[in-house]
Amino acid sequence: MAATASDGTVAKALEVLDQVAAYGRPVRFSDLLDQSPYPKATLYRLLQTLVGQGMLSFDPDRSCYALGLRLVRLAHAAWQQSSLAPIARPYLDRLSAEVGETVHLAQLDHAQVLYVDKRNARDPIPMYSQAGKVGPAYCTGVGKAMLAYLPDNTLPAILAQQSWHAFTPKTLSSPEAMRAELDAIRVRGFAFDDEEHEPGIICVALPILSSRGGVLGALSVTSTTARTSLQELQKLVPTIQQIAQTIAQETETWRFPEDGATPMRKRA
Amino acid sequence: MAATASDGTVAKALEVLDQVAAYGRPVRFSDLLDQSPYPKATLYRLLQTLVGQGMLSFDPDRSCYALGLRLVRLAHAAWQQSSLAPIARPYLDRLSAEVGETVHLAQLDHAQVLYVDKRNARDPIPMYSQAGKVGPAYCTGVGKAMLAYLPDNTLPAILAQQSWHAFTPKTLSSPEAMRAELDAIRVRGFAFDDEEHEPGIICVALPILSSRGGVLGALSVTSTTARTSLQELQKLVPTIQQIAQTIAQETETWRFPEDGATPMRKRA
DNA sequence: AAACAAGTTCTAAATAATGAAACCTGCAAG
DNA sequence: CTTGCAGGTTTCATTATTTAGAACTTGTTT
Repeated sequence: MAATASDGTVAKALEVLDQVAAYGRPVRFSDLLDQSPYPKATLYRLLQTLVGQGMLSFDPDRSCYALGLRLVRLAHAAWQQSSLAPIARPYLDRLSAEVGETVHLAQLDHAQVLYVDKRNARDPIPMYSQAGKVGPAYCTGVGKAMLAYLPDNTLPAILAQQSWHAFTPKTLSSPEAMRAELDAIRVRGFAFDDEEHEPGIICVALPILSSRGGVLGALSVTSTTARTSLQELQKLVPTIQQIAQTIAQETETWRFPEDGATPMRKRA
Repeated sequence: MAATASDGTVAKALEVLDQVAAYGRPVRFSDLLDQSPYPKATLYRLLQTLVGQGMLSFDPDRSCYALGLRLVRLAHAAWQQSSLAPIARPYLDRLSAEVGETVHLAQLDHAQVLYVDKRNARDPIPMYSQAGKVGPAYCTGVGKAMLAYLPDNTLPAILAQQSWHAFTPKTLSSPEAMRAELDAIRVRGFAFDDEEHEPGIICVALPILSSRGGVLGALSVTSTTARTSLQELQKLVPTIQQIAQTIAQETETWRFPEDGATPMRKRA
């Protein structure tokens, strides 16, 4: 059940892939070996396979492994066929143009926030988030907006997985504090991030909910305390709300092209 | 040696992953089964493993498989640790701001062009390319710019893998025509795309070359025949050239942080 | 109600993964 | 030089996983 279960060879290979990813830079064989539970020969063969498959690349000059381009190809396909991101894209463009501030689209992945798309502010501000990056759920606007609408039976498990690290003095760093906050969010209908993750960074966030109340993702508009305030940002809620609803509707409506039509005979 | 070699279990699993990716939309089990060389039970288990690993997601309502979010996470890491893309990023921003037209950064992946980053024109034009997408090498500006500087011994293999499909009347669709074109590009120092891939779309492209002449990637500025001409675009060459060189230098200079320093003891 | 199609589980047999140990390097110290 | 050594690669008998035929469920069509 755990991710590190001895599921099979594929799991081991993917574990190695994650390890390389975690390094964040090209790695030599022995670096990996030190951290690996597998013996030399096994690790070696796993790496060979991954390189052979284009999931890793190997630089013979520096004898270093790095993540391969096949991943980028696959991820592009993943993004495209996810039901949310491609549909939301034009609306993000519109929202971005309208408000001129940083706009995020995020989904929940395991217990974390995955930023699936982003538009920079007209006058960009440096910050943590990036499309494809994951962030904490308990101290980001999008994260809290999604947590607030999770079904009661899944919420505890998710909360249990948060690190509750206090990034800033304002970070809510306990499940209890969070439950109160989530109640407030449900009453309000949207979430704030009041410098809970990065000092000076604030945002308003709204969940994207399916008609049956399921959490599809979240939208946020982010700025800085230097430029604006939560009061100001709150004025954008109706606009964001409107867009979140449109995206939700379209996501539910849009069945993939052809679906009942002649299912296209295979093999002539 | 071929990609479909019976390399092992990992290869099979990845093949299935590609298959799902190729569908471009959620797939049902039997759709995959029809196209799969594996028997029911085998395919079934492979899918289970991939879902368990988060490489695929499974929607029980529609009983459909789709690519999973773990891929997006991995790909982000891949992009970040590739030596080219993160370094080039600020320069793309600058180039984009300066010229106001669509800007591409591409690398060669197998025999194809992989767009690793992109900036839209101030007034965006609809076109094929997208970050993460692959495209043909023989009929795009970035593709030809890179082909022109490939070492003689690898070029033939790459050319042999092109489809030579004539997307437009202007597409160069034979290795012979291409060799002449590549000679011209080397003399000129940059490549054009004169509506060879999409009608009405033109561009100038320059390779990003390492100090030893290796092809690291390519940069292009793209527009439409309605808006400008190749003559006009050509005026941008010095600007692009300059940026391509800067990127190349920085890529070569930038060794990852710490490298000779105390290699950070593992395991206390 | 019967037939069917899609999806799931079981199993012995086949196959692929494993890892200890031996083997290459090239380099640095004696 | 030549010895020792660390990083990397290969071998091979052993072991564990994967395989795929067939039987079984379940839900849907005629």
